[in-house]
Amino acid sequence: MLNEVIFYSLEKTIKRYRQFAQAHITHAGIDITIDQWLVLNVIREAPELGQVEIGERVFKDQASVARIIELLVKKKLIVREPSASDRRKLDMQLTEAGRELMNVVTPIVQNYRRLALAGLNETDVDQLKSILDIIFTNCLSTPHKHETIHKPKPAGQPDAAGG
Amino acid sequence: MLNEVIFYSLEKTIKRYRQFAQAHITHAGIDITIDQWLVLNVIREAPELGQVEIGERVFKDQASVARIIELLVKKKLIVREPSASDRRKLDMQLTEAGRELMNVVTPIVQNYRRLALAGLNETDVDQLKSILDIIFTNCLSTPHKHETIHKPKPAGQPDAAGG
DNA sequence: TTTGTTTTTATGATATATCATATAATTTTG
DNA sequence: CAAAATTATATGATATATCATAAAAACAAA
Repeated sequence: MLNEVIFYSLEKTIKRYRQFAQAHITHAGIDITIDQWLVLNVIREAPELGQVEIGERVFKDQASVARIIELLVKKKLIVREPSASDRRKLDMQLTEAGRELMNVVTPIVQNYRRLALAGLNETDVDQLKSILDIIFTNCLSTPHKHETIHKPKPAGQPDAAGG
Repeated sequence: MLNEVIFYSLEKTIKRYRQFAQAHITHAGIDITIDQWLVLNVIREAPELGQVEIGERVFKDQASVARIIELLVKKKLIVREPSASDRRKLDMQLTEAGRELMNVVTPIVQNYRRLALAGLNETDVDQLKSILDIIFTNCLSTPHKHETIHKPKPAGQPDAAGG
């Protein structure tokens, strides 16, 4: 029954894809995670962005971005220095190692993305995107009262089904 | 061009869907994560399964399942006792609280799944599933030599691009 | 039966996600 | 300008993911 649910297919596919992607990076002897690469890529393209804005581009929250940036600094792929214009910020910049790593990883990423889409034409991908966008939009709404079958317990005894 | 973005759409959609799902559970005043609920559901349907098999059903590895099970025990949603047939195993069983929680959460899950698919007909969902299955299958292969632009470092000094 | 392999669970280390909060700096208000 | 609100980053706590490995039990092979 669970297997029939489309959301299981979604989870299954995205998890497999992540493993596939990471395997290609690791197989090439490169010591970086996909997530780190994503953030590094944004920093390269738009070094002026703050952590919140970086997060918006890679669908991560600010806290996750902060920790990934820390790792990028530890790995000497970027350097940070206090921003002159806003002392809360730290200006970031790819090191030579960071730029070289981008040069190595980018074609690998293009390659495994191509492999993952083998057998699909542009129409397929277009349809996939359309359907995903609909689901995404549906999931923007917040839960309403009338959608709730069981109310939160009113601090009294739990109802018949309550747990 | 779209191809480069489609995986972003996938990530974006699945992350939004997870937040949407968790929001509905939390909004109903229920203190459980989606992942915990998924594992609890499998235990209810097939209490004889081991952690590896549970993981296969919810796309998690054994270590993740082990830790989620620990939390379910701490939350008194399941009980464990040594198995008579195989002393490496622990027989699991939902507590009364666990069964009650399933009764409360199941309709909520059905509801938010329905909401997430609003505006999509059966054909759309079938197409989505077909395309995801193709991507999943593509991602089953392991990286090959000839797909590798840069070889792993031969234990000497890092190459020009290394890092 | 003894030895070696496999299976099952537990756990350490690290990375990421989420929520909440702390701290410092900037901006807005009065 | 001083107080209040906002913004940017850091970090603590908890949950999950992944990889590796340990420990115990079961199983297979000799």
